[in-house]
Amino acid sequence: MSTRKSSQESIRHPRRRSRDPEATREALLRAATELFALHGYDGVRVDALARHAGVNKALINYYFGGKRHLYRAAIESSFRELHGLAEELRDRSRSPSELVGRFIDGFADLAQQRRPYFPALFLRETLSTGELAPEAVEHVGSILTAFRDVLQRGNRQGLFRALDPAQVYLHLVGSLAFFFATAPARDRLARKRKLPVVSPSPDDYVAFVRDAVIRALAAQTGEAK
Amino acid sequence: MSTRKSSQESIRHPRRRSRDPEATREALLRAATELFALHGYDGVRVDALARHAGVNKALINYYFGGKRHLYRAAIESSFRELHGLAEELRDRSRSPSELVGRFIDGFADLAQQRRPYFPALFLRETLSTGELAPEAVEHVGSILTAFRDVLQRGNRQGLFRALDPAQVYLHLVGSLAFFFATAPARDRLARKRKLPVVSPSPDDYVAFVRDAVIRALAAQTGEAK
DNA sequence: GTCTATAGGCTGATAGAC
DNA sequence: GTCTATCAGCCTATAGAC
Repeated sequence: MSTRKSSQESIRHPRRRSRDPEATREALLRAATELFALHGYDGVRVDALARHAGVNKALINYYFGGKRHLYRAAIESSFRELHGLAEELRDRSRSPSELVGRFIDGFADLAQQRRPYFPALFLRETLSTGELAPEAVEHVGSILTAFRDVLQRGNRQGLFRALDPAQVYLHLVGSLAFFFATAPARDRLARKRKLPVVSPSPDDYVAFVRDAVIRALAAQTGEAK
Repeated sequence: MSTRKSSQESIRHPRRRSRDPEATREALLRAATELFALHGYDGVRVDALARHAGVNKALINYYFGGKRHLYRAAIESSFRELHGLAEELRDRSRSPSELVGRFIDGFADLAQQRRPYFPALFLRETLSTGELAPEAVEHVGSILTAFRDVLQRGNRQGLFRALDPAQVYLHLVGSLAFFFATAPARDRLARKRKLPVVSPSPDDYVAFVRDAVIRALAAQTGEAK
């Protein structure tokens, strides 16, 4: 009994190097983005966060000042990626149809490559009943403005019907965010053959959405192309 | 100090009538549906559940056997409503286009009238990383089968293009679920004028989605009408 | 069936050694 | 900067009175 205890006590976790605080911060932010996206704010324990980041849990307080602040940081960092999408929409050298198509591709690329946890994090944050982070709202607003301008330009050029940009935006983003955020659950079900259809591939789905949105916008058949 | 204490101790909550256990059960189920939809499973405390239902918290265990079981009951009860949507899709006396339109209206009606917390509950459950409730999967599967048949019939009749029914279904349900689940947050932002556009009304949005989906399905312009 | 009181475990945060 | 030890509060579940 006492033998066992003393042998356990002799186990010392190797103390991490004090250098490279930026790496510690990054690791925590990365772990937070993933875990909060997967389980939601209340579903994540600070112990899990620290373990997942390979870092001592006291460092969450040291670097971020607590679980809540770490969550906000993850939200901010993720929504900041939306900035690039808004920028692209402002490229006046491209046709409105092309810009809409590129926006859809850009969102899909974000969801598949750069920020695989963004759709789920985005959905959970939007579902949340508290106040949305102001930075998040700002980025969304900037996209909405640019998107509206593209649709108006398309309409002035006779390519697009006069539609409510907010409706088109919600339709498009809702469809894509839902698709990517629920992909893991859907694939799990499909693998177990619990569904009567096959789960669409991301590329096929994105192509379909692109086509559907262009059709919805088109003033006449083929014209928005 | 002691005076205050004794006066507090004298407060007795009126004991609820023992009769009508069904009402107690119902109240708990109702509160569970609402609170779990708003805050997620981990975000709800059993005290809040009981208080919201106007019931003693020990009754959660008495009637449902614990928080987890109450959650499952709320999920089951909500997803059961999907049954009616699947039924409607099987009505062969209506045209495929009409059935798709009615399905969209049916979903919107569910979200606005009968089950206002369904979209959020549905999204949260689908985002969840654990196993989805088997009953929920079954109802979704039944809708998917019926939906696929409608699209196939439309295609055979030369009205619809040959599209992947799973893609169309995800597009449509994702868009609608997202719209209704995020409506509270969106309206809150719109009220504070934090957004550069107006928040679309549910009816307008549903009409837009109906139009967009019919356009996406149509073999040729106007033909799917 | 309903209620109170409480057990027993977990959680986020921090003091202080290194 | 990193780590251990620990606290105070909170949370679900239940025993037992009514």
